[in-house]
Amino acid sequence: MTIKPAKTMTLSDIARLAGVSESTASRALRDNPVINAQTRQKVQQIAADHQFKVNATARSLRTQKSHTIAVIILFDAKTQQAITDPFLLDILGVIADELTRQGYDMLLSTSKTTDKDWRSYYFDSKRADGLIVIGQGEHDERVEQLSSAGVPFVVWGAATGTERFPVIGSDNRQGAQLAVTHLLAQGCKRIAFLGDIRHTEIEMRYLGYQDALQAAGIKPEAKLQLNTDFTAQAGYLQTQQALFNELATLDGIFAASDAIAMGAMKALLEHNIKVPQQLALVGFDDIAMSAYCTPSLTTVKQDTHAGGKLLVAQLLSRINGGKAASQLLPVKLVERQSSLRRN
Amino acid sequence: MTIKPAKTMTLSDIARLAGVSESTASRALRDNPVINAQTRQKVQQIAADHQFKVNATARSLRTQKSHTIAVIILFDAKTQQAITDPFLLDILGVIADELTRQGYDMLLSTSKTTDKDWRSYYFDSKRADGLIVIGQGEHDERVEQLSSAGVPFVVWGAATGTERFPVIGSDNRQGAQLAVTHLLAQGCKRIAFLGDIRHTEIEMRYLGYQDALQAAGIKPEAKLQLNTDFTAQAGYLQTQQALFNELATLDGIFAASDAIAMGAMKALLEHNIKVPQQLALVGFDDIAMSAYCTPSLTTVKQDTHAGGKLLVAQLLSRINGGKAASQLLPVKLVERQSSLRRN
DNA sequence: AAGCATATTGCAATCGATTGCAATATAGCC
DNA sequence: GGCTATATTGCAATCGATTGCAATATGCTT
Repeated sequence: MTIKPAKTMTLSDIARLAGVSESTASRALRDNPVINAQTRQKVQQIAADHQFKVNATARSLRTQKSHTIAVIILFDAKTQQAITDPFLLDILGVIADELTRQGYDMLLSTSKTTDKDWRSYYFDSKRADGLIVIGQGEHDERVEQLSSAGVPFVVWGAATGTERFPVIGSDNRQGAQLAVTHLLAQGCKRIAFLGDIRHTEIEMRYLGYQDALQAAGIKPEAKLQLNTDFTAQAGYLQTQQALFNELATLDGIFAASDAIAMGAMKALLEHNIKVPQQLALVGFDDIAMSAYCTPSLTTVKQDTHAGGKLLVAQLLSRINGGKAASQLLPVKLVERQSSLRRN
Repeated sequence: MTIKPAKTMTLSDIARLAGVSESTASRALRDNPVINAQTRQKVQQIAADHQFKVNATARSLRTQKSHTIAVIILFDAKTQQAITDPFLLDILGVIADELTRQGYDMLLSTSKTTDKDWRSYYFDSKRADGLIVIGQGEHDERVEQLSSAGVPFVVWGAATGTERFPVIGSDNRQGAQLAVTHLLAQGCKRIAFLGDIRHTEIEMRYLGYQDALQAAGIKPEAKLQLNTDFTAQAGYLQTQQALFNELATLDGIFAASDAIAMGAMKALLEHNIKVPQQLALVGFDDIAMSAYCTPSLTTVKQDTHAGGKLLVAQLLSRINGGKAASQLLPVKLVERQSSLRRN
């Protein structure tokens, strides 16, 4: 009875080589103390010598656990924000690495093409033990269904404290307040808000914008809030538009993302508006490029590292019988050239 | 005999509801013509009514196919290029969507944390049917091992025509030639190359740089090739350095990526060097931000859409018994402000 | 040596879908 | 009706790892 050379080794082969049963080999590989230490060591050594890996599908079928987490990037169908925003690549990398460290595989898909029924596709068919949704879009029905189904999932988005499912995200309101307070401190009197408030995250940022203005005794003007998609192009076009309207007295812009801010900056520079002397600009995200555009962009930094780790921790806690709670992450204003006027 | 309400439905439940055996239900669900059309329709309707999904782990175990493709982002351990480069997010999205359309799930991991033995981890343990590696790094041993193992995989990188495994990537040499020829046409006489030629992709770009110079009767100077990591920061620092050295007579820069180019641009502008009048600049990638920095960046556009689809098509061909071949994708020069001098 | 408590191991069943092959049903022809 | 060819269906085995529980081994005490 030789090992079949062209076939992948199974636990059965390892057991035979070790002179034990498959059940003992299985327990030994998993370091189960029920098995004698010597036997454990022997089986583990043989497995290592043969670079043996347990058949993951067989294990999953038996244990009813896939040890896989699905990550879905939630598309705003109208724009391509989710897929082009460098911020997302950061957080995705952290999640992938953290899941690997915790012994999980990560499935990735976008809401653009994935099956409509996430519960059925991922949970009922045992593809994943849990779900991480990146983004909230405009109150997506699919996320609501997950909540109703009671399956384990967490969302990266705007934690408002009112959701019926765990949302983890930066303190958008606080970040916006910091940004606008900073612009006011630089002497700005009339500040526009570029961002689509139909998204909860952006809505929170707008609240923070209003908070800062009101704290300074300034009444927020509705006409200064300009719905802007999440692209540099949208920022560029919207700023062009604003410069042609009665908004010509603007001296500050708070953009809801760095991409929007960069587009806005381009439009300003094309009109020979000196940034920040004539018009100061702040973005949100602190993407890698923000430090390297000219002028460098003042922005609100989100801690993607902490965010990614927390998403994973909360989800695994939930999967392992614990709780998963919404949580707000602190933000930080990063001051750069685009807003720093001479004092 | 009622359906257990708290348990996920199995094929067995569907079969009972349809009044057929599990084997017939299975074949009917898969639309096997061996089963009578009426029976097929009946089973499929019942399954749809119950939003039934086959247990993927059971199916995988029986069929020996996971219908899952693993994508590994290959890190250059020294830099964070792979994970921060917006170009990669583009291609990742295309791969994810295309795999979903072909009925496959996509696993994502980074070479930073994933198991060292990809054959064993992904193939032997039946986690994936195939592998897509994004990036080649510096002749990674893990990729060589995959090749020796004869498992199905494809690589996004620099197709040189000499590899023993399928590599798909843009025509780097041609792209660089286009870029440098353009700079020469703008009147540049002395052009630096910013990029790390220890990476095959960048090496090919350097060859194209040399091709263009030689075609113009200019002898390439080794000192004008400056190894630069894939970050805007590295581009910035390296350009600062170059400006302090005997390279002060530079009038052109070809950067091996847009990120590097943007960092270089920042350094130039900080030294009040007018771009492109005094020094013209071209990057590579055409990331979303390239059109929106100031001045907008001339760059070589890689077709990430075609690339992603081709990676998937070639890999699935291989998995289904066909062949997977290396292929070069065409590139295109996108002329913008950073290199266009007045004529 | 016998009895008891504990350690160690192995048998057999299970997970849920799929598929080879035999059994049965159906249709058509003589 | 009998025979043949084809269509349809179901039984039983399989995939490979895990685990409950019974069987066996070991160690200690009397």
